[in-house]
Amino acid sequence: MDQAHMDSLEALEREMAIFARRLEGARQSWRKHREIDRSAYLILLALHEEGELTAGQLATRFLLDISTISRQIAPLVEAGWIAKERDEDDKRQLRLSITEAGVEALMATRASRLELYRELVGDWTEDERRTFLSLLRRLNDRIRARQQAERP
Amino acid sequence: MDQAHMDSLEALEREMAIFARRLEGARQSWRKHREIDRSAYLILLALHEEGELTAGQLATRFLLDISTISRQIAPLVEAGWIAKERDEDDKRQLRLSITEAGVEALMATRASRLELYRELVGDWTEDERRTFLSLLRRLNDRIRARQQAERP
DNA sequence: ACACAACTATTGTACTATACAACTATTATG
DNA sequence: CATAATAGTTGTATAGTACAATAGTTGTGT
Repeated sequence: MDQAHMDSLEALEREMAIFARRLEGARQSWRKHREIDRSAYLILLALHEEGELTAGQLATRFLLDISTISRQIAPLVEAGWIAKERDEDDKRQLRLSITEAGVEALMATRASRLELYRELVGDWTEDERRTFLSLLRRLNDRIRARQQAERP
Repeated sequence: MDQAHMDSLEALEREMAIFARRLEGARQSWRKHREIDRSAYLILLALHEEGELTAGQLATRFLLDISTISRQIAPLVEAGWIAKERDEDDKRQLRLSITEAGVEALMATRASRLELYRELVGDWTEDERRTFLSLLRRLNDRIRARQQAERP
């Protein structure tokens, strides 16, 4: 089980398990620094880029149960970062949109996250970052497709 | 905010947020398939490779609170996958070691995880996998160093 | 040698993220 | 129009984590 003799699949499998653990650590420290959490960040980002979305559309986009989205939305509405109105044409649906304050919160968190990534990969070459990014995207897409297939 | 014009840092920052979300999804689906969870996997792996370790050593290794390790260990002892003895020289400490059954459970999970990674990156070129692995390792080490600095 | 400090692990409590199930309100369909 | 489907909310459960309080053990200074 010597690292030098592991094939790339085995090594990757292990490194990913470690990475997953690191990400949970990051979440904890994130919370301590009172930044908005990842789910809020992704929701605000989606609303900022796409405009109005319903809770169901967010759930589909993130492959989350709508009940989870419903709970993630609540504090964002409370904080005044997203506006929540019923759709007039179909009164079951919500029309969620980001507010001015929401955009500000998003930008602040974005800046802080960028700062973090500057610390983590700022000294990589541009080529290394691009390579890693493109492979990570492929992996993300694969995992997404797999999870989508699992929960139809 | 057009993807083609984002610099690599911004794009990476976002892709990582998405990736973190995917990993949580993976954890859920993992649980459904009744595999052992990541923490158990990493603990068994560590004991398998290092031999006897104490709870504190595991906590240090994973940058987790010892109370968390204590709780993660309990079901593994219960399942008969790890043996737990008090150290005779220092009776405060535990001597944790993997059992035969533990090795079997570890190998089964390892095989199943390898299968998953084969699905995810099996069609990448060997070079792509190695490149991704080596960059991921660098990132992991960086994040680890950062987390270590935060909680001394 | 003994009191007190330091250390290792466990247990109590709390919080986040998540899913599933039960429910409400609304819309679509046979 | 009655029933089925859909969107969202709320109740309940579970995992993973941290921090605080505690118990038992070991180390240290006078």
